[in-house]
Amino acid sequence: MRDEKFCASNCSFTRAIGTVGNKWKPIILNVIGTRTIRFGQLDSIVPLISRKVLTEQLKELEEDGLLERLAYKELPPRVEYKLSEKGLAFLPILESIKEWNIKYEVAPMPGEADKKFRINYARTV
Amino acid sequence: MRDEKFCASNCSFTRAIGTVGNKWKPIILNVIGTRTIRFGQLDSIVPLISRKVLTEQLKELEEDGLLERLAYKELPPRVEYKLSEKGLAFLPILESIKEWNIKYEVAPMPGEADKKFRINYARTV
DNA sequence: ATTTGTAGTTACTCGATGGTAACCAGAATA
DNA sequence: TATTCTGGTTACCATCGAGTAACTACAAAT
Repeated sequence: MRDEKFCASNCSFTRAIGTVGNKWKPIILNVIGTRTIRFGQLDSIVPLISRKVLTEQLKELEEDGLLERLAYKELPPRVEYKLSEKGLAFLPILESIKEWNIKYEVAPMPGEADKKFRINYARTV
Repeated sequence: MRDEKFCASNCSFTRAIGTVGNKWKPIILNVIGTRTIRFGQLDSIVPLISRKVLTEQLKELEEDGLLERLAYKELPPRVEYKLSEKGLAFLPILESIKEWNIKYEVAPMPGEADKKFRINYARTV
């Protein structure tokens, strides 16, 4: 899910998009936020994600230094995830995306195409 | 390339990621910036994108209200794109992603795995 | 002795994604 | 007359992404 061509670009912005510019990573980072969370919790909180994809995304986020993984040598296993300094520094960006969408999102009313009748569902969180 | 399930979510943030959370849209928005630009220019400036995908992305950005498309009835045709108010309001977010990456990106040196020898290529733009 | 629980991994499969090349209009140019 | 120019669209095909189900380890509980 990381874009290797983008990550190999000589443009810093393109590399950034290559690492976090997919649909799952912003969602996962936002769900984790400032807390420490276990794999199973993430699996049940993040909507519609499969274990396989979640595992992949978490591994990449760790490799890219946004996430810290702490595995306890217990049985049954326990693994905790939390954002690194780099990951925490990304949270304000997610916040500004939220604010941007709340301000500008316009949803069409069901069955009504005319723009005059469009309403703003932005506050629906 | 838009994620329809995300766009149908009742969470504003998830919907936002559903519309701009892919690899091409941030790149395209960043390339356009504050200027007016023609299709052919975008096709040659945006690295590695195909006409087909570029067309799709531009269409979605227009549908989502980030982009304005102005087609002149000439032959050969001329079409100009520029960001809408909503699109322009997204640019500061892209800027903060750039700054974030410049501050935190760490690239491994080729052939050297030891973290002690990693250097920061962040200023390479 | 069997089930439960966690955090994954693996193999298999199907649908979506994305690239390529060909094609379009119709005026201007050679 | 043939070619060029622009901004696409279409069909075709290979690749990729992602979902599902089964499987792992081992301790504790039933």
